[in-house]
Amino acid sequence: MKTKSKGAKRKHAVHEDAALQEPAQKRNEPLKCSRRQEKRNKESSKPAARPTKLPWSTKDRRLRRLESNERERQRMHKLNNAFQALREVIPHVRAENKLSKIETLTLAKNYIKSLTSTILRMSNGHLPSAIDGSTSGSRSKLYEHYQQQCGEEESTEQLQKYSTQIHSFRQVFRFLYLRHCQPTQDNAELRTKDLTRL
DNA sequence: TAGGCCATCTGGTCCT
DNA sequence: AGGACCAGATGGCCTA
Repeated sequence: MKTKSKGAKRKHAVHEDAALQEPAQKRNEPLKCSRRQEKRNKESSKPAARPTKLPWSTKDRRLRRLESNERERQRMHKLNNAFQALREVIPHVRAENKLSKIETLTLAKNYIKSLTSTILRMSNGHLPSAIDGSTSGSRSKLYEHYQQQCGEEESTEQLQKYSTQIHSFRQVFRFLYLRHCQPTQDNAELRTKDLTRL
């Protein structure tokens, strides 16, 4: 969607030393904390859950807060790296603009559905018995789950069920790989490596 | 200028 | 106890 120059950003990118030395208000920080505090005070007449006397000095609390902020930044960076990795494996047409997070997730979901559909079409009733599931034969559990996923919004329970099929997916991939890729001397080693990864 | 997207801060809760 | 995770708040950047 948009490419951004991140250069001038992060006015909040707190200068840690300054943060340690000055209280938030002095540093002209927004009053969101006190607002939240007000809100909490209004909403609840219950006694505060926290003891009034905290074991940390103001300076220590501030230090711990800064450490938490740093960890949170690192966590978000990792999350963003994961989003970036996902963007790179999703085929899409907007090469010049970065996909937003919501677009990335939506496209990934559609891509998975599309791959699932392709697998089912290619396998065409020749799924391995472990996947086929059963004695009943013709309709695979994979197919049933796929129909469920396409037919309605995902509930948590269904997603959990679906995730348990991951192992089965691996078997499907192995099956299709072996079925459609004829071994040659050239690719034999590569295939072995690929299968190990699956 | 409004609205979308994002990074960061923050405090609460969960988990190990 | 302390770190991870989460969601709300805030403000900057960018585009239509």
